[in-house]
This record gives sequence, structure tokens and C-alpha cells, in this order.
Amino acid sequence: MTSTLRIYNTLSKQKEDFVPLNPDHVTIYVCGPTVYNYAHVGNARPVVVFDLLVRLLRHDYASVTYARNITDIDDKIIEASQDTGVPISEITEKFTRIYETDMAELNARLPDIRPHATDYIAQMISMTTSLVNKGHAYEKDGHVLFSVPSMENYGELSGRKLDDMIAGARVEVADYKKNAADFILWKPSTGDQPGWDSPWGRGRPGWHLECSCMIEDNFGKTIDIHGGGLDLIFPHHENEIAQSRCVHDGAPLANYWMHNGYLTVEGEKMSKSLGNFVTVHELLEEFKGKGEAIRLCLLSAHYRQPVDFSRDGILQAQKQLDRWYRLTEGVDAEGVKAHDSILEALRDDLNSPQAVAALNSIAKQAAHDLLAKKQLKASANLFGLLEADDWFATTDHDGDIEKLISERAEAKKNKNFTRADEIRNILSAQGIALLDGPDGTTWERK
RNA sequence: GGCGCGGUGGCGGAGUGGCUACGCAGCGGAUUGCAAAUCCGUCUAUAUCGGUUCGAUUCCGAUCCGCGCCUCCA
Repeated sequence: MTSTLRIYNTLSKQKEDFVPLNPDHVTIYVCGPTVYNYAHVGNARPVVVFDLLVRLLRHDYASVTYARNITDIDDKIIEASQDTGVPISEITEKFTRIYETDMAELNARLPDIRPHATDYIAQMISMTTSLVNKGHAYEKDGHVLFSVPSMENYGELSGRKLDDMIAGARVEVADYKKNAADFILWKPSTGDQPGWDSPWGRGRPGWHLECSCMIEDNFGKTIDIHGGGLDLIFPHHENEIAQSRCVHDGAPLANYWMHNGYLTVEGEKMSKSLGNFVTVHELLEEFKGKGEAIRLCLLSAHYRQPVDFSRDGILQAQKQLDRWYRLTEGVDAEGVKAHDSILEALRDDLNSPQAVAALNSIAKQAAHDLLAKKQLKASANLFGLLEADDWFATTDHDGDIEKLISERAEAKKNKNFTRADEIRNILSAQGIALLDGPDGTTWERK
């Protein structure tokens, strides 16, 4: 390896050399979706960012295990079920499937492990029991709460002090809480809510608990990297840390914490509650077959910076890809390695814009250089791009278009350029662009 | 109120204490029946005001503006 991977660690607020616990096996966990409706583009950002990171890790290390959870028990899901009358399992299965197929369109590979919260109920009950026994949690009216004051150094990740939080609390403190900052590990379910039997009666887990349990179950006490969106730092990740450290006698949950910035819309965070979101699903309808353009668009800014969403941004990315695809048409990159400049850029805290610049630099040489073409393809592949076999193809094989194209070829042969231009214009009006090449005319949708 | 992030050319977006990437768009040229693609060339920027320095876009301070977290949220 010519350079060391450096990662900005939210915990230390600085870039650090990445040193895995076990260089033969890197472990990474990223918070996944709550599956009750379509994911929006902002939700796709961490998926793409951490997919890129995992690709780099797999390149640099012998073995990597990547886990991303599916939250399939949550009050929002219960609400969605009650609103629509559709059973919970049907909702969660449907949206898990849609999530995974949509993300696959963005060339995000499936994580190695995709644990579901409902498969970890026993572990969650067990961890809660353990926290109660160690004096870090208490039961009140069927609720079990984590006692934040029982932990020293709570707030390390988000950089906040317990006193400040109480002073600035914006929410009314529930009467079952001893301290305003205490959070729920387990809560009671009413008859019409899903629930599981527990030492505290029939109930369901709080949100933060599943991640702690899944990590413990699949990896042990400490993993290398834990990732997610900026908005998870507090309270979600802070609370995960609290649970896990208190259960594991202080062992860190993760050595490196990485958080991606927001996707914004006109400068404001894209979020479901603001209603300013566009789902990946509808975007893929709009840009059929061009998921890579959405991916590139999301990676066009550094992952910790905000990206302002716009269709123009996707279009620009698409043009960029068009160029690279043309350069690498029919090129086999088998056996060719990704260019060092790409790896250098990515190892520097995943500097994807720098990597794109590096790709362009290779592309410049690739014009008349077969090796550079191969390097371009291999490097782009590492980036999760240029993976489509039929980028310029369309699924629509309309015979009429072909017929008009042959008519135009005939007209051109006879120097009837008036008719040739007429046909170009007819198709152009239908959104079809004709491309005259040395081997005849091809077409693509504009 | 507490904590934090950012302001770079027409647009997107990096790096850097001295020579300012990269892409899109624009402009000029080559090529082309036309159109596209391609190739060559080219213009425009570091919010404001101070400070440190031989020199700051980069470091420090202040100001203004925008955003975020503190509540579910990627």
C-alpha cells in the first residue's frame, strides 16, 4: 500500500490514521433504514458513501465484514400499519425489498450482514437485564430506562454536557424518567401494539438498543468503524455508546466514528418531516437506467460537506459518465489495477471530488492510450462506476425509430439532406437524439 | 439559550502559507453535409474587516450571512 487510510473520527474531531483492531479482518457497521416507506435521496447518501468506503477497505484489506441493520419494529411502522390496515410484516418486507433494489441501482452492494431488529429481541432483553443488574438502568411503570447520570463521560461523541442538555431540553420530561436525559431501553405495549414477553411485561424495545445488540452478537465488544448520518450523532449514537460501554465495562463500541453530511434542498436539510424530499424510487423512474449518475452526484462533494440536491446535478453527473463510457467502450479492464491517484484520494478521508479529478486526469490520457482506458475503467469500477453494460442503450426498441433511421440513411446516400434533417427533427421532437458515426447511425434518449 | 459546521469563478466542487485542482456552461479554433462526439486553446473566484508573516484563499480574531444538532430523522 502506498498510503495509509486516514479517517476523520467524529470522536476526536480530527483525521486519524486508520489502524484496524485486526488487520486481517476489518469490521464496519452502518445504521440502516426504518422500513415503513420509501427512502429519499438523503437516505441514500450514507448508503453510497459507506459503499465506497467498503469498496476501498476491501481493496486494501484481506477481509472486511460490513453490517447494516434493518429496523423493522418502531412506532412509525406501527402507525403506518394502523393507518393503512396493512400488517406490519407486510409493510416491512415490502419496503426492505424496495430499499435494497433501489440502492442496488446506485451500485451500492449489499452488506455482508443485514440484521433485522425483530430477530434480536432476546439479545435486547438480555442486554437490558444486564444494564439493570449493573445499576445503569431502572424500571418504572413497565418502562426500562437507561440512567444517563450512571455513566461517566456521557456525551463524548456529540460533545455535550449533561447539565447543558437538561437546561436546553425542549421536550417535556415524561414522569417515568428520573432524569430528563434518560432514554428508553424497553417500553410496554398495549394490546393492539406488537410486543414480546419480557421480565417487565409485554413490550417492545427502544430504538437505540438494536444496534448495540447486533454489534455485540456479530462482532463482539468493539468494532473498527461505525457510520451513519450526521443527525444520528445525538442521541442515537451517543446512546448506543452508553449502552454498550456500560454493558462491556467500558470497552469502546467503535474506534472510528464516521458521519456523512446532509443532502439539502435549496440549502435546507432534506427530511421527511419538512416534506422537501424526493424518493430514490421516483428519481430512478425519472432517470431510468441512470442510477450511476445519482451515485456520482452524491459523491461529487466530500462526504462530510452538504450536497444540495438538484436534477441539474444529476444531469451533470450523467454527462460526465457519458464521456467516460464513450472512452471505455469495449475496453476490458481485466487484470488492470485502479490508478494510484484514485486510491490516494480515497484514502485521504474518502476525498471523492479529488478522486473524480483524478479520473478526469486519466480520461485525458485515455483518448489515444489503451492502457489509460483500462485504468480509467478499473479506477472507476473501484469507485462503483462504469459498471453498466448498456449505458447508452434504451429498453425501448421502437421499430418506427429504426425505420426512420434507415429512411434517413437512404436520403443521405441520395444527398437528400433536406429529408435527412427533417427526420432528425422529427425524432428530436420525440426526445430521440441521432448520432452519426462511422458505422452508421445510432440513437439515444435525450 | 447551549454546542457545532460552512461561506471559493456563471454553476458544481477540491487542495494549498508563495506558482489556485477538476467538471459543467461560455468563448475561439480543428473536424463534420447537418447534429453529436472528439481534439486544441481560452476568460471569470477565494464573504467583510483587522492581525501574524517577506508573503494568506490557506493561520488567528472580529463582523456579516447561511445551515445544522439539542425531538423522530441518513
